[in-house]
Amino acid sequence: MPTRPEFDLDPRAREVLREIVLQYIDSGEAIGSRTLSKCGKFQLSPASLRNVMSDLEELGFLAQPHTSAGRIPTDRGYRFFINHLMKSRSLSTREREVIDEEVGVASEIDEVLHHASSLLSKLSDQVGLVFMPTLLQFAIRSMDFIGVADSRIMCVIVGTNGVVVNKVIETRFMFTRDELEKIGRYITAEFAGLTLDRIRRRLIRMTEEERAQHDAMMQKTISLGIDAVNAPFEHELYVEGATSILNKPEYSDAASLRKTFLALQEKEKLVDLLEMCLREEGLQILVGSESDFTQVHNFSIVARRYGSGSAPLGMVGIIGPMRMEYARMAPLVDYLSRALSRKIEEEEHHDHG
Amino acid sequence: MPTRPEFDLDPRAREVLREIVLQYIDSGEAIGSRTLSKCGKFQLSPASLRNVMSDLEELGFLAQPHTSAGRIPTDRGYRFFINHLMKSRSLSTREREVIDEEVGVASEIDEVLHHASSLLSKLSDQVGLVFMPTLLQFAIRSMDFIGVADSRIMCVIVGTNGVVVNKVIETRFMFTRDELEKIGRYITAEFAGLTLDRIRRRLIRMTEEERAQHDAMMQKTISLGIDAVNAPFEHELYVEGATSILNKPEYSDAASLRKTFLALQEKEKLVDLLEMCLREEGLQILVGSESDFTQVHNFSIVARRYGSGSAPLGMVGIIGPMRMEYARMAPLVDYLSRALSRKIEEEEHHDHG
DNA sequence: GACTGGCACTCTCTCCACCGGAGTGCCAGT
DNA sequence: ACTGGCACTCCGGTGGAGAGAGTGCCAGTC
Repeated sequence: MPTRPEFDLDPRAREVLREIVLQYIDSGEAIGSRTLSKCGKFQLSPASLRNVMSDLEELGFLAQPHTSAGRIPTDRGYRFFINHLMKSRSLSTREREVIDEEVGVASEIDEVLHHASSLLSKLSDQVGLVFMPTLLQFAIRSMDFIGVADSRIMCVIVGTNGVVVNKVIETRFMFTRDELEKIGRYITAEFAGLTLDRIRRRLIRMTEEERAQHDAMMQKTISLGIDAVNAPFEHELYVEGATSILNKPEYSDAASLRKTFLALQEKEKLVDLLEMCLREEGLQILVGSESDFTQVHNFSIVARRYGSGSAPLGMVGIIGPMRMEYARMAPLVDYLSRALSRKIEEEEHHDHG
Repeated sequence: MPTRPEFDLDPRAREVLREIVLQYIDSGEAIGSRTLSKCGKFQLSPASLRNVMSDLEELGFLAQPHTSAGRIPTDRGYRFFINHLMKSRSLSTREREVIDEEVGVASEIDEVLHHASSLLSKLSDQVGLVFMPTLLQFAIRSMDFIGVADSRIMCVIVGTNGVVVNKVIETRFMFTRDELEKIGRYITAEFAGLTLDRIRRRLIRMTEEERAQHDAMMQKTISLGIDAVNAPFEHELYVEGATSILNKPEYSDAASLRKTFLALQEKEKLVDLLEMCLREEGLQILVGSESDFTQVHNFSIVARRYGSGSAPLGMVGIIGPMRMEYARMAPLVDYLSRALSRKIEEEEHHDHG
C-alpha cells in the first residue's frame, strides 16, 4: 500500500468519486449505485459501481450515513476532489460585471470592504466574510487629530493604500485646536510613508531623547502620537448573509440552525482562523476537519488574501456547509479578491504619482 | 352596548384576563379553564370560568387556536393588559447596575449606542434595537475637514451632545491642508451651536450674497460646507441579538424562523416604524396588529425615545414575539433610555460650562 | 479476471389508524 | 349565580405495515 494512495486511484475510481461529489453537491442526498449507473456516464452496472464505491469507502473518500443509504463524500473526499478533480467554472459575465461595478464605483475602499461581504454573500448564497486585521505594517499617508471633548481626541489615519481609519483616544493632556493641527502636520510630515509599527518605535525612541530637553510641545506631540499608534484599532470582521444558511438542507432543523447561528456569532474564533490563513498566499480552501472551527460545525471556508502583493490587508471569503459548489465559489472569491487588490494598488500608485 | 367596552369589564373578568395573559406569557401554551381554576386565584369552578372566558372571547380579548384548545390573548387582549392590568416589575439591582456601568463607563456616546442594542438584547433576551436617525436638528460643537485623497474630504462633526459623526465627501475643488484647517476653523467659529439645518440654510443664503464678490476662498468654504451638510448621514439602525429568537417556541419551526430572520433583515421597514415612533414621547408599546410590520410577523415592539428633552436623538427598544414579558421589558427599555438621555444631557451641560 | 444479475437483508420514511388527554359547550340541578 | 356532568372535538403521540432505496455477497458469464 503506497503512502499517498490518492495519487494512484485508477481513472475509473477518480471519475466515480468526481461524479458522486458533483451529484451530492447538487442534490444533498446520499448517492447510491443505481442512481450513479443511471446517470449515463458509466457503462457499468450498479453492482460494479458498488465495488468501486466500496473501495473508495475503504480509502476514506466516501462514507455511509447508515447501513443502507447511498454514499456521501468525506472531508478527505472533498479534499481530493478540490485538489485533483474539480474543474472551476468560470464566472458568468453578470457576476463579473456586478463585482467590477461594486468595486469600481465606490470611492472609499472602506466602503467597498463594507459592502464586499454582503455582495459575496448574495453572489455565492453563502455567508460572506471580510476580515481586516489590525495591521501594524500599515504605511500611512497622513495622520490628523480632532478634539472631540476636553481629553478625547479623534485620530484619523489615512493609509498609503487609501484606507481611512479613525479612533477616539483618551489623553492625559489637554489640547487646543491649534496644537492639534500643529501636531498633525508635524507627524504627517515626519512619518508619512512609514508603517505604524515603525512610527511607534521611533516615537518611543524620541521619548527618551526628549526627556532632557523639557520641550513641552514636543512632549505633548510624542505622547499623543504614541497614544494614537497604540490605540487598539480593532480587527474588523464582517459576517454577512447569515440568513443564507436558512435555505440549506443540512441546517434545516431548528437545532442545527441554532448551533450554526451561534457559531457564526463567535467572531473571535473566526478571526483566529482568518488570521492564520492570512499568512498563506493564493486561494485557500478549508474543508471540515481541516481546522477546529470548521470541523465542529461542518463548515468549509473559501478565502483569499487581498491587498497589495507586498502587504496583504486582509481576507475575503465565504463560509458555508461542506457541501458547497467549490467549483463556483473558488473563482468567485478569487475574482473579488483580485479586484480589491487591484483597486488598492491603483490607490497606492495614484499616491506616488 | 357601550362604545368602549373595555372600560366596563367587571373586576372578575379583568382578573381572569390578567391571569390568562400572565400564564400564557409564562408558558406559551393556551390556557384552559381547568388550569385556571387550579391556580388558586379564583374560587370558581372550571365551568364558571368557561363562561367568563367565553365572554372575553366574544369581546375580542381572547381567541382559541382550535376548537378544543385553551385560550390565548389576542392583540386586543394584550393591549388591554398593557393599558390597564399590567404591574411593571421593577428592575433588579443587577440589571440596574449593568446598565449604569455600561452607560457610565464608556467615554463616547457613539460607543454606548453601539453597545446598547446588544446590552438590551442580553438583558431582555429579545432582539435589541437602537436607531439613530439623520438629524438635521443636530446642533454642532465643531466641524473639521481632513483630506483623504485629492477630491475626497473626510468631514468630522461633533455635536453639542457629544455625538461624533464622520463622513467622506466628494468635492469639486482641490484643497490643501492649510485651506482645510482654515475652513474648519471658520465654520466652527461661525456656526457652533447651530443645527445642521440652520447651517445649511445660512450657507445657501451666503452663496447668493458672495457670488458677486469673487472671493475664491470664501466660495470654496461655502461649497465644502454645503457638501458636508448635505452629505447623507445615514440612518443608523443596530439590530442585535437576532439569535435570541432561536429559543422562542413561537419560532421553533424552520419556516417561521426563516421568515422572522428575513423580516429583521429588512431594515427600511424598521426604520420607517421607528421614525414614526420618534414623534411620540414616553415609552411606547406596539402590539401585533398595531402596525403593518408588527402585524405581519406577530412582533411586538417596546421602545422609547432618548436624547435631551428638547431634541430627541433616536430610539432604543426591543422587538420580539407578541408573547413577551411586557412587565419586565417596559421598565428595562425605560431605564436604559433614561440613562442614555441623562448621559447626553450631562455632555451638553459640560459643553456649556 | 472483470463484470453482471439476482437475492436476501437492512434501514429509513411515510402513511394511517388508534387512543388518551385536554378542553369546550350546553344543560340540568342546587 | 354557580356547579357537576356529559357528549363532543381536536391535537399529539405511538406503533405497525409497507414501500423504497441501497447494500453485500454469490454464482454465473464473457
